[in-house]
Amino acid sequence: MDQTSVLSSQEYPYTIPTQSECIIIYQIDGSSSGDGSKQVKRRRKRRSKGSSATNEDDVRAMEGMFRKRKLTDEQVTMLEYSFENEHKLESGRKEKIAGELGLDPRQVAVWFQNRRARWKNKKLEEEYAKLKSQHDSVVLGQCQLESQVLKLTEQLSEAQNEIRKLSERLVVQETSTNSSSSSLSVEANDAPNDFEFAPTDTTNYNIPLYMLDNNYYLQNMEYWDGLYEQF
DNA sequence: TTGTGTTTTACGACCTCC
DNA sequence: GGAGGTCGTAAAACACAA
Repeated sequence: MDQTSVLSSQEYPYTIPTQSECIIIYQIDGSSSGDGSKQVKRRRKRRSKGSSATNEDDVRAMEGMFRKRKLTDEQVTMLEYSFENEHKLESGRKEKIAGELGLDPRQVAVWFQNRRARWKNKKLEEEYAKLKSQHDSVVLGQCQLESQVLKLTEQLSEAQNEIRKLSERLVVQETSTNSSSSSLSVEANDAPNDFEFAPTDTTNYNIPLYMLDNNYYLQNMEYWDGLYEQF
């Protein structure tokens, strides 16, 4: 037998082993169980060639069980090589490979089925790892952005406080310099402690003020925002 | 040596295609 | 309806730590 004919010499450089030490016995169950010839054909027993009838394997085979036979390294290597070329297994190719590897065509078919399943699992794992990596990088970016938002929020809060303080001083200065007689009946005793001059008249400026704890405040920041933009 | 986890081989059930 | 596919699973074979 041409030992490289299964996969062609250019496809596979190794020597294909001769007939396996294992013989496969097909014990086709001809009884009509109603599950079709395919199912019937699958009922088969296998035993090792070198084992005797007293061997435990054979005893179990006699009992309708079989021992799984691990494929040789050479067989697996060649099946792998064949699988690399084509994942699907049409009938003619299966028979050819089986014949040259000394395997049951059913074994070749099963091997390809299992190999496809392993290949699919591997692909899924790779895809999962890839997606997980992308997800992790997105999460990291999100954390960085959230941290940045936090810092900017703090800066904004500080800036608003600063603006508020400046606005208070400005109001006090403007009201004290433009009016010596207050129409806003604010007593000197009501002046904020930390201001040099208490506001005496806001009518000319239409400044929305309120007093709390002896301090005058802008009622909202909108006034200051507009004033600030004028600068 | 043995218990345990993983891999490999094999099968049944079910599905699709021709 | 048959052939060959996937999917889930059983069980043998194997690897390895304790």
